[in-house]
Amino acid sequence: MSFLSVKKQMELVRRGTEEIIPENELLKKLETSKKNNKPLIVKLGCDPSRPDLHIGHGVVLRKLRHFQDLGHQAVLIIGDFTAMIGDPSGRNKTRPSLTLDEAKRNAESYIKQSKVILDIDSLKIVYNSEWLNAMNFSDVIGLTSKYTVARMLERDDFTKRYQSETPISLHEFLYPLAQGMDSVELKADIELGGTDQKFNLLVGRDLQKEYGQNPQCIITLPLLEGTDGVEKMSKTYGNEISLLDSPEEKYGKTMSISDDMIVKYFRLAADADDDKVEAVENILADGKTNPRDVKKDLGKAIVELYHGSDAAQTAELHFEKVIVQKDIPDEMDEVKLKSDQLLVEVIANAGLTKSKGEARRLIKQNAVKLDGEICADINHKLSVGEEFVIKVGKRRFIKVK
RNA sequence: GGGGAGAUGGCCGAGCGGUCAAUGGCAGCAGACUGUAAAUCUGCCGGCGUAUGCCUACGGAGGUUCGAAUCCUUCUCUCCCCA
Repeated sequence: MSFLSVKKQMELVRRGTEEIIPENELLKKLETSKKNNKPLIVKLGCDPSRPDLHIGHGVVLRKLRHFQDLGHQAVLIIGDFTAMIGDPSGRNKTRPSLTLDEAKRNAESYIKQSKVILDIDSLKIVYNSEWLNAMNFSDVIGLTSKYTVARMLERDDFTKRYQSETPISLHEFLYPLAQGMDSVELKADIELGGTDQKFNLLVGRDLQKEYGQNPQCIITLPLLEGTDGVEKMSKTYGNEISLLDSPEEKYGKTMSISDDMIVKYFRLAADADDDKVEAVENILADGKTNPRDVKKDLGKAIVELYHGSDAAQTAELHFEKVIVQKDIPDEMDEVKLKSDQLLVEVIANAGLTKSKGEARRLIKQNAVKLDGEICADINHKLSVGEEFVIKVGKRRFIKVK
């Protein structure tokens, strides 16, 4: 295959990135690659400490996909070994570490989910336990001798934790080194990561130099804030739009982001090109259009990206009906009553609330409706044979038969 | 090795013998308002019970006491200072 011109390639590569370090080296690599018709090795490490991916992960996976589209060799490194360390990047706490087995299981789910973004056929998948697990203690000592404590402490989260007197375990220093070894092992040309990965990526560069390799360029991508618009998207904060979310959920969650996140979401979550982003900026700036309508566009674009345009259409209709017109959805889970039961019990048993106490509270707060009628009686009983749609809060529904 | 401080609900952080299911703040949930949101206001915010109430919970284990998150012993963990 022949590569696009370096200029063209750079257009796509630059899209949505935060930093390219150093850019001139990347240009050189692209030129050489084109001249020799040899794809660059583009590395992305994934942390299989959690099985679920969200559209925040999608940002960097999408960038890897861009490189695939340009004809380069994408390599997904499953950090099964490093998961045993638990990367503390961007956190103020030590992360729980996983066993190799747990990591492997999560990784499988991870790969399955990445398929919606990556071209799985041309993707090279490797597990870093393969080489890291093979290192012995003297290898590790040799590796650690290449970095100093002062440099390690430069890393933002280490600095913070050190200053705020929260514990830092020694083994956490090994994480960046281990990740760097991955680059050495792969002879990576480029490594991708979120901005919180910058330090680790740079360590990879340094280590490659130590091992006499041509050091990788690093490309960082902005971290996508979650639906709250403040915290980085993460399951921990409960602000994520998961890849496994249904089209309806993805659409609905997108609609709930704050207005000032719209442009960023277009760029990072909907993979919009510069023209589209500019168009959106203009529309928002002129003040004539209701931002809600722009957000509807966004919601559809995101759902379309992951589920196709039919699903996007359906998701929008569903939203209009359920949320805007406060109607009930066409489809919902059903439960069958075996005997007369308290409403409270039915709600809690169906999992609409965590406990009966919560169900009671919601009823008292006028948040529960039976067939559209507010039910404020916590002693309300449902009889067998009656058919009801129970609505709890704004978006929890169940049909009782 | 020596000395000091500390461990409280999802998080931060008060409490320092009874009135503590534990002040505040954040997060979350619901209602009102909206553009679906954000902001704002109001309510809720361990479990079970309609409820007086009961159970579980202030790092772990013992103990003192009529009564302990609060006192004592011990264990585990963390931080700081000195060497």
